[in-house]
Amino acid sequence: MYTIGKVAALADVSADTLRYYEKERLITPASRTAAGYRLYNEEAVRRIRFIKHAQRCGFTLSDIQELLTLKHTESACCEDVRSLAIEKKLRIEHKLKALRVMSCALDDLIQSCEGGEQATDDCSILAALENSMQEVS
Amino acid sequence: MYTIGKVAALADVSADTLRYYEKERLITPASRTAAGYRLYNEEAVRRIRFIKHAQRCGFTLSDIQELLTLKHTESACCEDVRSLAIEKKLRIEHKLKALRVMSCALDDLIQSCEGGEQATDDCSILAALENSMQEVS
DNA sequence: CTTGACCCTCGTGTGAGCTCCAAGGTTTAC
DNA sequence: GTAAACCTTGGAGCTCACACGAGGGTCAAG
Repeated sequence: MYTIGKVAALADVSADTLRYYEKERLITPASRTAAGYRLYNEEAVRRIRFIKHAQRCGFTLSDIQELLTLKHTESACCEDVRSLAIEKKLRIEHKLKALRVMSCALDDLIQSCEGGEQATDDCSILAALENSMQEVS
Repeated sequence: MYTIGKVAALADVSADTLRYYEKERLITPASRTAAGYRLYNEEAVRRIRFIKHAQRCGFTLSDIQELLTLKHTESACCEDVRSLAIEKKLRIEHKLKALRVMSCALDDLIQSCEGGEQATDDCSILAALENSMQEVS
């Protein structure tokens, strides 16, 4: 059994983060000492890693709570998990699309401008942003 | 001269948003009526459109404040504006990269799972998230 | 003269995921 | 025995770009 500092070091998160996860019902210490210190077991370490991996895949903490709930629900099936993953994938694709649009718009702005020491009155970037960006689209 | 509601409708933003922009020093009414009503001119409409276009390019409001400052600074040059755009572009590329990593990780998870009504104990997605995702990387 | 559509300021709430602080109690090492 | 290093709870703060509500003043039409 580990105290919060130990398990935090093992899983490479902060103790504050673990208390926060507990408040968000993502993780619970296996028990407490007489003095009220949280005590975690190996299962907790796996759970924290699960959370971290899921975060890297773009799942939010509330998504992850759903995933953990599914994991411990008898009636849940693989497809439930899969569809969460697919939904998440769609959202990420959506964000990607939005960012690509921004990236292209910026490219156009940057290319329209030669830089240099011209006064900003003549800056094609500022002009493009001010006018309806017609010539940039 | 327009009251806040009129100019908000013209530029397709809310009156609340305009008051917020004013607090953030992005825009100022040209004058006020005796009763304290804000009055805006045509310049304000252009300025709001500038802000909206810049947002669509990924600039934050504080970035935009910088842009607007440059625009009205004699000593500023085109290159100053251009470098802000380039910096923003780099940040967006960075975000894009992170999202692409997530997207691929999700693809791997989704493909590893056949879906169906298997119990979640055997779900390859949950397993991959729990173990160090070795077989997924 | 009243009704409804405006407008004002000020302050709070939202989501996400923490981080940090205060003011204490506990354990451990020397 | 005492100092350092841990732990506890509770709450505030942070970013970003607003939205919303309370409680009031103003203006135009009928």
